[in-house]
Amino acid sequence: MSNLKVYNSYSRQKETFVPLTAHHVGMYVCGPTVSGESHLGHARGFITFDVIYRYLLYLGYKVRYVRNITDAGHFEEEGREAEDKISKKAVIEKMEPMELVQKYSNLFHWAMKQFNNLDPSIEPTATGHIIEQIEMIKKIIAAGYGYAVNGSVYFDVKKYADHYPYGKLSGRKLDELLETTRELESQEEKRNRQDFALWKSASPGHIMRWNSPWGDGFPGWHIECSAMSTKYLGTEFDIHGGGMDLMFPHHESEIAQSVICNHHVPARYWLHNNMITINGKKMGKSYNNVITLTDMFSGNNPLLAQAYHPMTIRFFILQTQYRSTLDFGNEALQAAEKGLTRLWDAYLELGKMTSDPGKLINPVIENQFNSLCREFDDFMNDDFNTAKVLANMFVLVNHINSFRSGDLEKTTLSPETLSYTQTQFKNYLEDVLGLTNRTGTGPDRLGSIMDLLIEIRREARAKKDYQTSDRIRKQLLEIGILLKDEKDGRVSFTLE
RNA sequence: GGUCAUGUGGCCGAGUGGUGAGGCAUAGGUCUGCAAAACCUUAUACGGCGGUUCAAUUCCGUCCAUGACCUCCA
Repeated sequence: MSNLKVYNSYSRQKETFVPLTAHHVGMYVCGPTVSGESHLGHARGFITFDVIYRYLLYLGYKVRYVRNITDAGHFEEEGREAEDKISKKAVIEKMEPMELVQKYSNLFHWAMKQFNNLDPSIEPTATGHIIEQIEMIKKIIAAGYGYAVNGSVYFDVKKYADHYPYGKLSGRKLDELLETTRELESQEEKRNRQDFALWKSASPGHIMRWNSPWGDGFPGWHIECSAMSTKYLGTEFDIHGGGMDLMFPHHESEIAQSVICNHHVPARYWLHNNMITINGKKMGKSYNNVITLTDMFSGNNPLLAQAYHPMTIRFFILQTQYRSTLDFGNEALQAAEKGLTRLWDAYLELGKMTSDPGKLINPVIENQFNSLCREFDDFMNDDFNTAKVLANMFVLVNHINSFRSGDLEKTTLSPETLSYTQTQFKNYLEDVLGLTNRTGTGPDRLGSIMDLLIEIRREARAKKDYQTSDRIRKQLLEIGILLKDEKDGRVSFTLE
């Protein structure tokens, strides 16, 4: 049994994580709506839950990680002409809705790969589960909590709130909602303003439509997650994740639907990642401050000073706790870029380190290494505090470099400590945090060429032919390769 | 307007009732043919005002500011 504690939005406190079934975890995370390109904000959520998934695996759990693809589209705005997002955009781009879905699904998957996110165990689509959604709506109606009007079906929130704690997750009270819910045209169909749609009748021109007991239409925007999470994880599962902005009404509605159908709040632990902000404002379409992931990778956006490698972005995101907001800024991204390079270089150095029997073992340093590494576990167990793990790593980076060219030159690590450090670094840096070498793998051929150039330069320098040696370094720099003369006489290089 | 968050040094950010997380930047130094890297040193940071306390950035109150949700939203 691990000592993992997670912050549960549902109880508003950190709780010890105890899975429903020993050694197994069921986790559902709200996935992307593939009506457009994912942006930096989306990436944060998916990277956050990827690390959570990875950590659960690292702890030895068998995890079923379900992340949906929303491809059925929801209505643009309740009460306006029922027009789902996906079909609307398709008309603009003159594409079939499913063509659009395919395009953005592919792009999404490509971006997830760039970030080194693991694939979920199951990635169900909303359109592939229309039947399950209809069945669920039928059950809700049969239970007396749904009602059909003009081909649409609504959830009776007021009735639900009379019997169950509606609004517990988001901290909302029905009375307040009554006062603040906006006046919208189609409200007259609903019994109460705060009722939400389970099924929407499709107007004749609507492209995406399915037959149902209530006529042609499409599912409401909360029912898909309820239907798919129930299907693949059961009526009650362990973790439900998503962005904080989904708490209300999305997750609140999911809870209501599941309580009626399955007699359970669907998940025991509700985890929510915070937003990425840009100049203090949430990144989002409505604010017109979106930086898409392809923009991030290419630097092609007025807000970007340069392109950023996916790993830089991943590292940037993991340097903060997932429940805090994270403010975008070029300066911060550039800092992350440099920090990651230093971290990775030291990690490679650590891999090459050996315990030197001829040198002294410093007990203070031994202790530091051991406790800093051991704390990785504690920090992750404390609601996935990746920021603190990385902070400890950097303290170790400093020491690792010191063994080579600093204060610790005359000392060594014991074989046990060295091996433990190497293992912990590998496990956490690569497996849990999911970071990879930015320069990519296998610079083998390049390595050979570099060896040659380095050798020529070495000979030139030996002859004090600095004109040649500088020319080699200068011209390599021009094509993005930086040579470094290490203190111990070796020459290393890094790719920009 | 309602509800809930947040406010940390040039930037991004951890965190804690009492010993200055960490990254980047800055300044000085070591090393070096030069450069880079690395290492050493380098900040009297916790929105304002009260209160509790031996002690508050950390708890409480209040004010100010910003943001999120209340509508699609990671």
